[in-house]
This record gives sequence, structure tokens and C-alpha cells, in this order.
Amino acid sequence: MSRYDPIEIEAKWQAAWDEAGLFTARRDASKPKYYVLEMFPYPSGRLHMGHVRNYTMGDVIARYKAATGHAVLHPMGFDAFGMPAENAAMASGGHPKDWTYANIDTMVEQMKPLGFSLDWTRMFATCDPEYYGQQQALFLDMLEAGLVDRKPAVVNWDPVDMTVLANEQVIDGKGWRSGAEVEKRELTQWFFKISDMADELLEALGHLDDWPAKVRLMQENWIGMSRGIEIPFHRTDGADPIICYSTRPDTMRGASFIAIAPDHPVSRALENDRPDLADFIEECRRMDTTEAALEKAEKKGVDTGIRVKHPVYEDRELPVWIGNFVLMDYGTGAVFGCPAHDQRDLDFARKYDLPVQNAFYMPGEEVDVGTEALVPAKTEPVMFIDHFAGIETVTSQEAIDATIDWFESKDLGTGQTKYRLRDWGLSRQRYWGCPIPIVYCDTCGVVPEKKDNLPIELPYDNGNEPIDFSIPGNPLDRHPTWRDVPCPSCGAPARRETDTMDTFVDSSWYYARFTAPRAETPTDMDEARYWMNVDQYIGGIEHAILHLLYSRFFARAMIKTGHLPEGAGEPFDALFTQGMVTHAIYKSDAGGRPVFHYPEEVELKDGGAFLKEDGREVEIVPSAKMSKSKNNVVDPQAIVSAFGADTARWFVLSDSPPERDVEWTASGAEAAYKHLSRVWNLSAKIAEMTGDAQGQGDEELMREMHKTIRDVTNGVESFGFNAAIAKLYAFAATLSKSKAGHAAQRDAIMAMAQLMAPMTPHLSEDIWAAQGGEGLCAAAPWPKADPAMLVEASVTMPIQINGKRRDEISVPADMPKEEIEKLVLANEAVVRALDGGQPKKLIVVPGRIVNVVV
RNA sequence: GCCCGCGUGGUGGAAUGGUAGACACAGAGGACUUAAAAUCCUUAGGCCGGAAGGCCGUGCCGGUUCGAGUCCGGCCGCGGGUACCA
Repeated sequence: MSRYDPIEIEAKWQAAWDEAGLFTARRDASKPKYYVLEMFPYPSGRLHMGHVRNYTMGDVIARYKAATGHAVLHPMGFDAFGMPAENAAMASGGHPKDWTYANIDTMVEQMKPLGFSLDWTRMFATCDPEYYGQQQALFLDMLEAGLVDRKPAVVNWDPVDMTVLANEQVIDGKGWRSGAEVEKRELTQWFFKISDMADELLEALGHLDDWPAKVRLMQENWIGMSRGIEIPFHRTDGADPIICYSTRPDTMRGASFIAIAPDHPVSRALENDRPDLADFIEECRRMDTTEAALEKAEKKGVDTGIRVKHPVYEDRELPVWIGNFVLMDYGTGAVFGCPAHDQRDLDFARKYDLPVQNAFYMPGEEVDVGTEALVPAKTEPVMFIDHFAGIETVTSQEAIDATIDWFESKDLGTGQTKYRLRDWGLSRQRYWGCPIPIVYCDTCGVVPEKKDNLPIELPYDNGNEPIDFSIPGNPLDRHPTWRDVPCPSCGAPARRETDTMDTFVDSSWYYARFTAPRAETPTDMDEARYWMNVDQYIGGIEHAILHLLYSRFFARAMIKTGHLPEGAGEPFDALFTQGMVTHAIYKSDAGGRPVFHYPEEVELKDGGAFLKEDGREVEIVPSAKMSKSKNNVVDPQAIVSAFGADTARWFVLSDSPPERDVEWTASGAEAAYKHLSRVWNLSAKIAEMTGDAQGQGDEELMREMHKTIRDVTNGVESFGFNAAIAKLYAFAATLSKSKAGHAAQRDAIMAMAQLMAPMTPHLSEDIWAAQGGEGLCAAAPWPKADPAMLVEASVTMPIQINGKRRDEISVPADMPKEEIEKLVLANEAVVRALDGGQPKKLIVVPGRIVNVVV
């Protein structure tokens, strides 16, 4: 008898699918459409298990939807711009473009043998000029529609390498290559005005019913709507008032100082004359620009000497401090400090010996604040002291509302709704990205490129020599000719913008481009109207905020600029966030810099990890996100070449629920392979069966088959792939032990092949053919469970006594509650527990459980 | 720091508020084999017990409920995001 040979089978059936053109998306008026999309990969050069897991899940959905009568669009592309390509060029010569396209070729070669039902005719990479040229057109339309802005923003500046650093390249405040202390530098940059859409983006979250609640919540918090008030504090020196923003005006009585941001206009104005302030402001400028670093840093400040009057208690003067914890980007860049009711303000006040005064107490407790601020929840009642709003014991929220009304009525402040969400800075001072189609002209100023001149292509060399990437900095800036262009408006010599776009721009509209990837405009409205929205989007939870929010913004921007139909609204109707594939990191130290080693370079023994090359022990950092920068990626190709694609696909789906992280281990793969072999052998045995068509247990087998159809269908529809696979394991065991006749066994194995087909399409196709199935399994309609075969005659109900399981009874499924009660009261364990008495309570949930309370 | 998750046997995990540990991995025992591999069968949360059976058990503490892995409050640990990693 022959054996399960995945390598042969898989090549054979992939060729058959290709020949049938099965996965080329076609519009079909007779079918509902279904667009399934997995977050496209960055071409790091190697496929890893995370990719395989992601695309296998998408493929299960795509194949299932095709089998249930949908016209399916399931495309794939590459998110191909970004820093790693430049880093690779810097580290080992060559050109980012060559590196990127070589990686794409490799990854496509790795992906194809996995048998995903992808429409490869639609593939593109975001670094294709045909793609980023359309992105430039989009940018120009957005500029015209008023969705783009130009303003100053702060970047990390490496003073030694003379270049802008990404946050990732700043380690403990120092440049990753130079080791120099990083500075902040302000540059004029391009922004998308996403904050103008904050309310819409927030409101629409409520309609995304098929998104995970946690993602909606994270986005809600990120957008961060708050209702507060802007209050001008008048300076005693008569200069313009300082306007503070507060969401807790109910604490106004306790205001004891004003804190302004280091880059607040008032701070800046003082910088020239006050060396002590200039030093502090300079120190703040050296801080990391990340939110985490700012929040975790010690809260420090300096007194400016400026004094303001309390807006209500005018006899009180408050000092104005510059605080390193105040952000210019949020509110007005100035806050009043109320130490009694804010922990950060209290720490600050204790440190610099500022007064602490309560605005309220908890009812009945007039205790002054010590080292812990009194911060009641907004719903908690508090007792106000001498409050201008004339209120006594109310909740904080009521007090906030009343205070805002009172301030507005006295013309002392203005109620304001603010958002935490900031505009999206898209300028990057780097080479390997989409050039921003703007020209600077001495006469005309900032001039948009003409659409006829698009795409503005990145230069491949500098005229006669390859571009040198070995020096840090932006090669576009030092290119001898690329910057020099005539002004699109007056024709005079002018300079091209040398900044490129954030790579998040590239990934914010690719889903729309897939609906018409070769169109001469960013999208083809006819195609977009048919295919949009994405019905199911699948990707990592690490994209819960930025990528998904930017995509939601872009979908709206594209509607406004006429590139998507009105009805599109949101880009992704349903979202599934898969867990990550994690793996230990192997780390060693090279002169203070961490070096990360690939798993295949490391040998695990005696509980430690050692380099194969020289036996040196390396540190094992426990399970972490697989990341190209940490080199803790696992190459799935080894599994595919040893066991076949179906084994790899089955394995990544079987071992863990899809939304949860999974730590990659080698051990499960072989088990998956063994099971698939068993199924193949079972099919071969059934195909050779002789004897009666009918046998004993036919009906029982068919009942199991229908239950399995029901359970696997439910599993696939609800992303319960691991549970669906468990059912398939159980059904395989049932079938292999069955004494049923040939007809029932053939029906059973064919149903199993179909149910497995989304996960193991090649094996299923082979079984389908072996059993004489009609056409291709991949084109066959999904099996339906017969409701009549799912009805159970009797149920087993556990009997609990005081909530602990003590016995069980088997009763007809339709037995009335009263009769079950009688049976329970006659049960031996119950009689013993009652000891002649009556139960305090008897709970019978028909078909489920019985609980006797004694 | 802040926002969001997650925590169940030796391991991955299952469980609409209703029999905790389905299904699988590793393990142990057995069959087949000269032997091994492969395959098949049996077994398995911990503790006590010969057995029947009992007690404990879903990170920790507390609460709601006839009943909590599941809901609520407070902790601890781990992970993701934190706006220039993608």
C-alpha cells in the first residue's frame, strides 16, 4: 500500500487549482461577495510562523466562504518601505530597493508552497512606483481637500551622525549607532489632520460590532475625548493671561500653582533672559520624546517668577512653574495644579513646598491630605467646602458640570471638548519611503507637484554612481541632482521636498488598492463599490491602535476625495486580532551593544543556550514577540519541506486559540503529520473496501458525521479553529473504529475531507479524488448538517448536592421537570444526604443540571 | 507612568454562570517485532485509601450566586500599545 506523500500531493493539487484559476477573484452578480484580507507582511526576507498562522487563518475563511457560495477576494502584497531596508544597506552595502525586491521574491517562493487560496494576479508592493505614485496623487487630493497641514514638530536628533532617529533607535536617551546624547530638534513637517475627525472616528466605533471590544476600547481611550474648561489666569504683571485647560474644575478651590510646558510660548519667551530657566528647558529638550519616558521621568519644575491671580479667589496669587510633565500637544500646554486632589500635583507640591488646600472632603471626614491625594471617582459623592458653585454634597461629575456652567455664566472660562488624539505627522527624513510630492520655490513658496509628473520616483543612483547608504542621514538630501526641479507653478529652478512619507501611509489604503491594483487612478470606483468593505480583516493585536486608526481615517479621506464610494464608511467590517507567535530571544553582548542570535544558531542544552559556532553561552530572554530586530524568528520552511504544507497549516491552527499568543515549539508538528497520515490511510482503506454497502452502526456514524459538520461549521465561523480541529480528531477516531458499511464510511470520509479542506486543502483534495468525488474538493459546496440527525434521545444530567457533583442520571431529553425532581429525590446519594429531611431548595435546569441544597 | 489584554495538569489548551481538565503533546505500561523504528491498545490533576469513597484544586485575597475558570472589587505576575519598529 502506498503512503501519504505530502510533497507529491501538494505540488499536484496546487497545479490543479492554478489550472482551474480557482482563486482569481471574479465579480459575480449571482453571488454575495466576500473580501478577506490578512495584514500584509513587511518583506523582512523570511517567512515566519506568525505569517503562516495569520495567512492560514485567512485561508480557512477564504476557502470556507468560497465553499458557501461567495465570490471571494483574497489578495496578498508587501508593505515594503521602511527602515530595515536602509539599515541593511548601511550594514552590508547594496541598495534598499535590491534588498527589498530580493526579499519579496524569497517570501513569495516561501508562501506559494503553503497552498493559500490567494489571488496572486493582484499582488503589489508598496515600493512599486505604480503604487506609491497613486499614493502621491491621493496626498495631493487630500492636500486640496484641506486634510493636510504643515507645522513644526519635534524629532530625535543625533548630533554626531547628524540625522533624525526613530524612537526605536534611541536607547536610554542615546543614539543606537553613535551613542551620542540625543537632542530634540524642531522641523517643519507635513501632517494629516486626523484630529479634525476625532469625534467621527470615536462615534463610529460604536457601530463596529464585529470588532473585538478590546480594540474599540483601546481606540476610544486613544482618541480620548474629555469634557473640560479653558480658564484664563490673569498675570499680575499685566501680560496676556495664561489659559489653562482642566477636566476637573471642581478642584479649582485647591489650585495652588500653574504649570506650563517647557515649549509653551511663555517658557520660550523667558528662555533668552533667564539662564536658569534656559538650562531647565534645555534639559527637558534632551528627554526622550516617547510618552512612556515622559510619564516615567521624575517630575521636575522651576519657578518662572510670574504670578497669576486665582480667577475666583482674587486675593490668592499662584506661582507659574515650568513643568517637565506638561505636554504642549494636549489642551493648552498649561494646567493649574491642585495638590489636594491629584497625586502628581501633590508629589510636585511636596517636593517644592507649595500649598495644599482641599476643595472637598469625603462626606463626614474632614481630614486634610497627607501624602495621598483625595481623588474620588466621578460617581462618588463628595462634600464641598465654600464652593463658588454653591453646592454641598454631590458627585464629582455633578460638581464638574455645575462648575463649568458657573464659570461660563460669569464669563470666567469656556467649556471645551478636547481630544487626546494628535495630528498624524507623516514626514520622515529617510530615503526608503514614498516621496512627498511637494516643491519649494523661492517665488511661489510651497507648491504641490503636478499630477502629470507623478510618480515622483526615488533615485536609484546619484547620476553616475550608486547612492551611498553607509553614511547616516537622508541620501535624498545629499543627492547631487534629484532635488533640483523646475517649479510646477512658475518654472523657475526650485527644490523638491526630500522627506518621505511614514510607512503607515502605505498601509492605510492598500486594502482599497487591491480592489483594482492596476488602475490608472488610486482606485476604480466601480470595483471599489463591488468589493469594499473588507468583510474580514485579520492581523496582530499590536496594530490595534495606529494602523487601524490611520486606515479608518484614510477610508474617510478617500470618500471625501472621491476615491471610495460614500457607502464604504469604515474600511474593515469585521476584525479578528490573532495572537502573536512568540519565541525566546537569544542575546549576547558585544561591547555594550546587544546582539541577537537566530534560533538555528543556538543549541539548547543543560537548561542553557549556547552558540553552535563557538560554544559561547548566550542569555535566554523568555518568550517575546517574534521580531526581525530581535532575530527570534522561526523558519517554517523546515516544517514544510519535512512534513508538507498541510501539516504546518494544521499545526498552527490546532494547538492554540487563534486570538491568543502561542509559543512556537517543534514538538507538535510531528503529531500533526501523524494524524494527517492516519486520515490518508483511513481514506485509502475505505477506497479499497469490499463487502456490503450497509453495515452495523451506519446510523450512529451518520449521526456523528452530522454533529461534526455542525461543530466544525460553528468553529470555522467563530474563529474556534482549535476546537473545530479537536472535533475532527474525535470524528477520525470514531470513523476508524466504525463497523459501518461501505456507503456510510465513504460518506463520512468525504465529509471529513470537506470539513478539513479549509485547513488541509491538499490532503482533502487527494481524499476527494480517491473516493471518486466530483470535480475539485476546493470547488465543492460546503456540507450541511441535517437537523433531524442532531436530536438526542436522552441526556445525562449531573446531580449536585450543595453545588458539588455527587452523581448523575440519564433521562429522556423531553422528560418534564416534575418527573426529573421525583427521580432526583429517589436518588441514593440524595436520599443519603437528606437523611430523612426535606431539601431547602431543589434546582432543576432541564437538560443541564440538578442541584439539591440541604 | 498610562491604556488594553492574559494567567487552568509536566506542556499547548477545552468548558452559552451548570459534570473543570475535551482534544492533543511529552510520560508510564502493554501488544506486534530477533531488535529497533513505525503502528495499535491502555493509563494519567494532586493528596489520603487495598477498595468503595473522601478531601483539595483554574495566579493571590475577598464578594455576588443554589452553583464561579467564567460575574464584581482589590492585589501579584506576564504580554501588547504608548504616536518615527512594522
